[in-house]
Amino acid sequence: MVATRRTRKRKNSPGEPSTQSSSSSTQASKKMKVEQQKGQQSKGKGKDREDDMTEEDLVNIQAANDEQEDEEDDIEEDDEEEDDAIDWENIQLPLRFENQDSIKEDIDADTLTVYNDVEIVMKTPRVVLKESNWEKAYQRNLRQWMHHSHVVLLIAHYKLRNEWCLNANMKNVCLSVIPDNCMRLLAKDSSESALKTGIKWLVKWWQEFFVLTGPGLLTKPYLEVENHYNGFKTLKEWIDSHQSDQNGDYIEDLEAFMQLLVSKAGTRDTSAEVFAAILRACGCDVRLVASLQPLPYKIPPSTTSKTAAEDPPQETTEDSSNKPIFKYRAPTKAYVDPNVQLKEAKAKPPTVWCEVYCTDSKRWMTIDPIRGHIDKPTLMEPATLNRTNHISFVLAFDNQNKVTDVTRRYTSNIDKAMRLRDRPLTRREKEGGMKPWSETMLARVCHKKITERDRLEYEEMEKQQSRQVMPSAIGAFKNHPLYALERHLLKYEVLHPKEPVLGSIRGEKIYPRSNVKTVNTAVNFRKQGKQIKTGEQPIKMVNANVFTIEKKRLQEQAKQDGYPLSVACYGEWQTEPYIPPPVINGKLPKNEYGSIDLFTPNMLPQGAAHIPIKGIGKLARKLGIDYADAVVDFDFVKMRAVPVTDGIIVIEQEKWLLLEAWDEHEQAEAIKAIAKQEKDVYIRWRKLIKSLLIKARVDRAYEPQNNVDKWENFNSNKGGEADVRGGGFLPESDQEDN
DNA sequence: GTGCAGTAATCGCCTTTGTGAAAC
DNA sequence: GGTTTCACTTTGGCGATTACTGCA
Repeated sequence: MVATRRTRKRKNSPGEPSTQSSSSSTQASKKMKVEQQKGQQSKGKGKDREDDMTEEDLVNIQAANDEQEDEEDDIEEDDEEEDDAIDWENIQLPLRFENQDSIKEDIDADTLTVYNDVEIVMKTPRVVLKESNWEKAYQRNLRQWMHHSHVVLLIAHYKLRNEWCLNANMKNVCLSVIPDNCMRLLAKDSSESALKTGIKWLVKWWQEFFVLTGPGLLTKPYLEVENHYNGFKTLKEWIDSHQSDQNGDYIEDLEAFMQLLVSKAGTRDTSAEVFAAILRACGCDVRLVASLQPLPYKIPPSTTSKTAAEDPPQETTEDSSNKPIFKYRAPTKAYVDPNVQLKEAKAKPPTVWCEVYCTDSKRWMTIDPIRGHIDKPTLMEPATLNRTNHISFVLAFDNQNKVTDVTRRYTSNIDKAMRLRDRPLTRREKEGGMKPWSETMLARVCHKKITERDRLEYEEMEKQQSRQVMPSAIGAFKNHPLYALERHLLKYEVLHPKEPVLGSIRGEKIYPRSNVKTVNTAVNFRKQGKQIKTGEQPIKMVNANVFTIEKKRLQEQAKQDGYPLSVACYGEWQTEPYIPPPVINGKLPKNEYGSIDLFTPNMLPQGAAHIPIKGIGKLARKLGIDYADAVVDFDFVKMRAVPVTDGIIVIEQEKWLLLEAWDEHEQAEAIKAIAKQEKDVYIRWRKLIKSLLIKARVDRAYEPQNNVDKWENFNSNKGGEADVRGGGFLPESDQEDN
């Protein structure tokens, strides 16, 4: 849409558009009106252009305020002066101007472009401000909260499903469909081989009996879920969409669950769940095992999400109806029946399966009723590159609906599983004794009564975890609990001592992890109440962290001098407890700032005493007692380190004198406070009594009976002049006073 | 198929001795 | 007018970690 606009070029910078804050939109429309009217007046040059007046101009005219007329006169004068500068040109208008109803609404939201003195509301891209740290932290917390909530809800979900599998009616329905021969095989004897044979037949029958419609619950990238949820306005809308989604694994109630068994079709998850009920109906001790697929708590790097969005879906059976069509969705990938694909022996592992307890071997056997694997727990671990199935929480729900964490049985990388469970605690959180959320949550969810069976299972999983052989890939040495390579040492880590060498990989020596030691700067050790032994040489030099303005200056200086600003690091074995200089001749050993560092109690100088009372320094000064502020920590404000003090340090002999004086001072302060309080009480009472007296006087003057009488007096005087002074409304006494 | 270097993104750690205005 | 208290502030660089790509 192109419109011809009357514009006036600025004398100093012709044709150069400038912008103005959108908050001035009202003013803008007023000016627009003025401009339009000027256009009508200046017929010589503007007449032929008037016909080209756009809809927005008309709207802006309507929106103009009459109060602007005074301003208009002033502008008219200017207009005459600048008439020669008027110019016309064609400009491209945004499409939305075609709908004039929307203009008013949009005016505030859009950017005003001042083109000379004609202001055009244009749809311009907003300036994307850098996300603040607060916003980032909020989003991070939100993601974490969603992750936690999702884990809890998934546990509740599987507890409910397991409860359905335990239901007596469900058992009856199961018994009505199980072939007799399978029942007979399972009831034969309790040996492991007999149990396996029985289950094998049952699984074979089940694979043919139950038709798979989709994969069930899978992990979805955070951004995909966020977009998905944003698409619904209400919770009901969302629930409705899931009820109609065949792969969403939504089952309304137990009846619907039983109906799926009767109709012989459902998702992969449902199949495994119903199979647990089938096994229970056959008299087996069964656990329903679920590998929870919660919403991740962290967003992967954008490259990840980008490629994830462009890659073909991992599970070809996933519903694609609501997804955008990408280039790759060409006929290269033909539709594969989930009932065929998911049941293949080499198919990707499911997220729900079963465990059957064998009383003979006293252990739990893994049953994958989907792919038909029996007692093969290692096959339940998804590939590292599988984006829709991650192992973090593998929970088993038994026939009493008790929960057991069996993750270690199903993953070769328990560290990764732990990382996926929860955000790692920060150093401060660990120091503060905080426990990971998942640990606390599982302690509440999992059953606490440990039986002999549980103990054996725990030991078996422990053994499995400790069976770790020396890695054959360099990358696998990173964070390995037993072995370490020099290349993977962190900034504040060294190998001490550099022996024994346990082996080598591609020419690199392998050291025991126990030889990896953390080092620290002398300043950091001082904060721990330690000092570097005399004559010790730094074991490592690291780049200094530049945080404070002073450090920044030093760094700049170092840069100019042509060397990096580095700092010496020492190992713990190179330190000894810090011994502060003692009090000599009653003189406190203050530092250059007039304070004493007291990061740990052992930093208190011999012969001195610490009094951790706020404000006591003032009293000490009053009494002429020498003291130093006790610096216990640092705060960092505006790129500056600010010492945090906790009371004062005085020489030991003066401690009690000062404390006695402090007691007296406190008592005197208390007496003062009581006196002040009493005074305040008297003032309040006085105020209250005065208020009550005034109220009583007002009530007396305006009480209803009095008012009726006065109103009657007023009406009787209607013919003549009313007593404006109040017609006697004021009490007589007051009138007299007046 | 596997290992590895490089890359990009996220996120937490580190930092070590003020300042100005308002209230008292 | 001197002293004390309080609010100010979410910086910014770096390293660890992770997941991916591309190459050997």
